[in-house]
Amino acid sequence: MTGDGDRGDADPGGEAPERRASSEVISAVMEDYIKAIYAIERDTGERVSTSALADYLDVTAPTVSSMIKKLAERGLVDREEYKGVTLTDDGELVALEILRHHRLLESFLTEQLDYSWVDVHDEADRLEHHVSQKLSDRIAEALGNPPVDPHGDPIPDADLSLPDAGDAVRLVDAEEGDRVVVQRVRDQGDAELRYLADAGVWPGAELVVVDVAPFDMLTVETPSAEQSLPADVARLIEVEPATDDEGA
Amino acid sequence: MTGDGDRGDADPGGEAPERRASSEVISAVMEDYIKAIYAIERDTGERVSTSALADYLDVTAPTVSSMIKKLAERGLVDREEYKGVTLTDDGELVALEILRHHRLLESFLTEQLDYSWVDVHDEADRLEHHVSQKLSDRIAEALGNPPVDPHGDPIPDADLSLPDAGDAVRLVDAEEGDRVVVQRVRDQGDAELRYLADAGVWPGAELVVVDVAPFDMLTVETPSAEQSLPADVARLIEVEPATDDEGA
DNA sequence: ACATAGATTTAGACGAGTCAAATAATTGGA
DNA sequence: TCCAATTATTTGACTCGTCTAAATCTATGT
Ligand SMILES: [Mn+2]
Ligand SMILES: [Mn+2]
Ligand SMILES: [Mn+2]
Ligand SMILES: [Mn+2]
Repeated sequence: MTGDGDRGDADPGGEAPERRASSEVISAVMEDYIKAIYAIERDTGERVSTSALADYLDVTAPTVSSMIKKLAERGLVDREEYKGVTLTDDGELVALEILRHHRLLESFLTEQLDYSWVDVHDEADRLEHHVSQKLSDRIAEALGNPPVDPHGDPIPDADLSLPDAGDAVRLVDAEEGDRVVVQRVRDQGDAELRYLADAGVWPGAELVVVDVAPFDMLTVETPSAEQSLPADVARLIEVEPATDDEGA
Repeated sequence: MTGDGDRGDADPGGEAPERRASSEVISAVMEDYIKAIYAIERDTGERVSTSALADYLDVTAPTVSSMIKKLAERGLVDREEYKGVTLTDDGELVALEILRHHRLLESFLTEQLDYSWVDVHDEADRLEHHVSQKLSDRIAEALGNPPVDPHGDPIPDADLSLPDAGDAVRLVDAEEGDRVVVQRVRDQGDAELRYLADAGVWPGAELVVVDVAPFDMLTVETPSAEQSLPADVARLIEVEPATDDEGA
């Protein structure tokens, strides 16, 4: 006999750990839409269009159209026909909760389970919807309540307030000769992250900007080598001036 | 800017980490049915009836009827009309894989995140479907490849073979005066587990059987007190003779 | 001012997973 | 042996998340 005794839990559309402002049931799919809206809104500063969401989530426009209608009914987004959506305060809370789960999971995977910071995203992206508040909090505790995840993204605290990032500068805007420390590597394709990891560019790394802007390229010197980065990539890397006490 | 950049991942019925014998897509719901079939089959030694599954999963008989048809088509169960199902070898592999995830998660939660063994089940029951092979293996490694989970249930190894349990005896079959160590507490309701935890009965605990069978009750002495347990509960506890070297 | 390109929504369909009601098979008593 | 009670299956319907094709709205440029 070896039955585990998984007492009744067929859960197609329903049993996730929910404890938010408005206690409606929010599916994993809805959570992903909300996260996407949050990200695009932060990124562009504008209302999020149907097509932007469709692109981001790799889904067709009609699918988005019907989903945002549902989100609007649930009070999670403000929707204006033909004008896209914005998150409501409730919606933003949902986004922050998922983001907290996501980033804590990423931190946990790198710090306790020896994952590389380039590999954590997909795993966290699945688990974020199924982790309870309690588990998130335990992870945070075990990690000493880290303020940022392995990419340098800020982690909302237990009450979902987001510590505001220091005054970071985009690497692409740095000047020749600047000595900087990487604060944050904004999310991008797997290949790009892997390239950066190989190049020695990751949160915490110290760089010297060697050469700027020939043909949309920027060259930096890492402790081990000199690297050229496309401006598109350098735009997604945030740095601060090296303060000269983060030696080895 | 604080977008996480969760690149496109709306995943309603689809993107779980799958790498099994027959590479069909197996949903979380299907996984739960398979786990249930495995548990009931182990438990009763007989073909699993539609109604047994319906009871176990808290779902109606027609729902089970259609689902087992699908599982049969996928080659995961042998179905005989009106006679219930058995797992095929493929189905058993799926069950063992999920069981591995489940039990490793339970172990991890208790050992690294300070969960009580009575609280781990629900969390593991959700996460088991969303954990990758890689993550399971990392957890196993971090834990030193434990042979059993916090309830004493054996954990299938990476190749999904199940270490066979020692020759355990049900506590209900012990005799007066026996000094035993609890090996395993079979799954049961939350309330029962909590009761046992309060009573000082958990895997590893040493008990002396004080009194047996008056009115379906059995009385044991724990290090701290004397406890009476209903036979129904004692039937689900497995023990081995104390070998006299598991002192403090 | 208005035609048209482009974005958005509507309409209709589908697979998954579920249910209630109706029907059919099995089984164990009489 | 045969019938009633139990169990299982079929049928038809519903929700969720998705799609394609068609209709409709918005915005742009002349
Ligand atoms: Mn996700
Ligand atoms: Mn991140
Ligand atoms: Mn489960
Ligand atoms: Mn267990």
